[in-house]
Amino acid sequence: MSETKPAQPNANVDLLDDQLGYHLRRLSVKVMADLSDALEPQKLTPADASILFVIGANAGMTQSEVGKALGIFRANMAPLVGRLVKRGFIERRTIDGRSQALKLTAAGAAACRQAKAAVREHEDRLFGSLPAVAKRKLVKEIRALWQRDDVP
Amino acid sequence: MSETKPAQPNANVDLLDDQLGYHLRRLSVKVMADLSDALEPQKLTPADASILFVIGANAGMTQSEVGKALGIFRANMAPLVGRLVKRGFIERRTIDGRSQALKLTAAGAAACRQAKAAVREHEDRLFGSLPAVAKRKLVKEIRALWQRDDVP
DNA sequence: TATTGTTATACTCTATAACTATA
DNA sequence: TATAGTTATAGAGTATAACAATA
Repeated sequence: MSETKPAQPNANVDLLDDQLGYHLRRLSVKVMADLSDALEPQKLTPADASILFVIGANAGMTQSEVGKALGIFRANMAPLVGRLVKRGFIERRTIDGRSQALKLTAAGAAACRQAKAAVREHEDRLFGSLPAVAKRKLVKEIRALWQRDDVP
Repeated sequence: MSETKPAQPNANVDLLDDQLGYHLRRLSVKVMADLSDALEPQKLTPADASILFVIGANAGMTQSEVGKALGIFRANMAPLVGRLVKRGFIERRTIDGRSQALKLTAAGAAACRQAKAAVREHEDRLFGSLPAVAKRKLVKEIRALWQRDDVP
């Protein structure tokens, strides 16, 4: 038997309903699922796409720097970047014996552009109903909450 | 070598910085990590705790109903509930040949109370700096975004 | 036929430890 | 000693398919 998506809540989730963390999680899951679908035609995961975006905007960054910018551990960057190199989207240039600068190839730049279009469409599909001002305010609030370093 | 948490972004993440979905994801990851730590003393995962909360507030719900309320697939509920039954936190009562009503045992109710205290403390640690009014507004906005059913 | 619970399986993402080699 | 990249490994969460038992 196949199964449809878990339905809307029709039950009392008690204390959870007042929890910002709970609702952030539920929304984030929905957003990531839609984003995965949006990138599926390109066979890119959300992590793949975010790496292309960062390298595209910062040619010459090292793998570690890209990981830091995105909150991805060094150990997890290795296979992600490795796949993108193997697919011909990223080129490595040796800086010194241990560091390598990353940049997009022509194919990578094209994939990056296409992914950006898909992401914009996805973002608009999910959040297009929000007035631009309200969305910018939300972005600012959410960003401030995760970028604070006073709470680990 | 051990490794510390990926640092704050100091690089241009380009289009990502305007994306609500990106910031929701970053914040959600941070929140879930802190919540996991908060529940670790009880050896409960966030999913475990959410199940205890829902059953605690809705004694007699079936496993499927709990899953629907939380957005957890039936197939994934089985091992989650199974573990909580094995630990003596949940009791099953047969409704008919295929459904079973769930309720908390005394130990489960105690664990639920303790988890609620941990969750409140965690939520306050992360979001306590927000004025109550602002937090309620955020909760309302985020909840509305994921509960909409006009966009899959 | 549809529903409940289950098992098996797969993939993404996050995370830690440990290794190599370079600096 | 510290850093960059890598490998191996683990765990949580999400997801699909398929099965048995039951309604």
